[in-house]
Amino acid sequence: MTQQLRRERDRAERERRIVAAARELAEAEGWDAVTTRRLAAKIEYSQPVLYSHFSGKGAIMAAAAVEGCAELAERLGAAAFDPSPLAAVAEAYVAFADANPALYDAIFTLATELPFATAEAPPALKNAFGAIAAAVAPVAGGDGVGILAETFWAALHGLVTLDRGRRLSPGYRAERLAILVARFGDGVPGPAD
Amino acid sequence: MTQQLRRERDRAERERRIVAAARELAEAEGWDAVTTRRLAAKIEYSQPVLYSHFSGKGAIMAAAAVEGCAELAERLGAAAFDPSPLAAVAEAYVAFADANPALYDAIFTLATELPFATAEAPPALKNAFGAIAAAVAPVAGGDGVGILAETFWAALHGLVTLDRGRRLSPGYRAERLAILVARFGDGVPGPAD
DNA sequence: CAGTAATTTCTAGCGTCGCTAGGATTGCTA
DNA sequence: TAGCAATCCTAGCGACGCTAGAAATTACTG
Repeated sequence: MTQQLRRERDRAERERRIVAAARELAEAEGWDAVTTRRLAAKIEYSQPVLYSHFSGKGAIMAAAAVEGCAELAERLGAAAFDPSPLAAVAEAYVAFADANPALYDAIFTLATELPFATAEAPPALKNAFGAIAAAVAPVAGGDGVGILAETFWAALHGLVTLDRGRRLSPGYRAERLAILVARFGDGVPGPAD
Repeated sequence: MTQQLRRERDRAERERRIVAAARELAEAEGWDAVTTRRLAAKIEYSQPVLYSHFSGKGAIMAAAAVEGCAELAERLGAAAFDPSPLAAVAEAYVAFADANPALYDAIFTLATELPFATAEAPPALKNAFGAIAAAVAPVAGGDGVGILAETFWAALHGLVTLDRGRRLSPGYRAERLAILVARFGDGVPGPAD
């Protein structure tokens, strides 16, 4: 009985270690370096063990992405209570992407298996989106909050991805972010209090 | 003599066919389906021939991306003369991405070998960016046109990529685009003094 | 026209990838 | 302690990007 429990606990622990190893490796050398063989070596098991936990490499990346969603939601949720929520959320967003580039890619670029704007979307992801929605709500004007939040989020995502791909002129990240926040309504001194 | 010229012309033609085959295959089945073996079969030559034209698969994708830049620049340049250049450029941009999804990915997501915001950036790419800059110039206000253009471009890019990855609620593409254009154009009063 | 040199192209293969089948090993039950 | 499950590993499959060296083709010479 208790042995059965111990086995299940050990299995769960090993599953955690797989995802952690994938994240470490991805953050250190990029997702291309995350191979099933290297993952297996890192957790000190053989390759097929991975497939007793996940359906494949894609599922491991998706699991890492879900973890990332939760962490991103945490940061955004905290920022949403800032006096200037739009600017705070924007900064928290790019800071997260900057600190966890591989994880960010796993969430938004790779991990096509991950359901997003559907009923089966991970709760963590909905929380992250809710934080953005809360931040844009005060400046919604006549626009729907949900659609506006998606638009603002997409703009942030574009800045992050193009910047990382060296598609934008270096050294102007803060300026671009300030422009975006200003155009969407916050940051300009005015509606406060 | 002329034979030498003919050989060079044939070689150039074959190179064009390689890139065309890559684009066709990518647009039909995605870039993952573009393998060197399938490319070789499509142009009816053996695999190593590809490497006498390009340094590798990445270079072939980069060549396709440069072609795509030129076509994108053409569409954006035409839209920049519209009475409402901001909206016209935005629509032309998403229309291009919608009509050539694989090519769009080659330009902006893959093709990391492609130099962008540097001196060696392809002229076609600079033209495309110039069209965006021209479109945002009238609504620049106190912002620098170049930085503003990058920000607007990034926002468009974010909408395109998140939408394609099913990260956004379906059926609201036009609304999101309208919001973006409004916030960047009408939302801010005229040129600052 | 024949023979050789140079170029082009192909066959075959290397190492690695994600993934899986089937046998060996372990631990539990009786 | 014998039998049975669950667990795990060795070995291998097909496909990938890419490359070395042989074969075939072309071009140039005597």
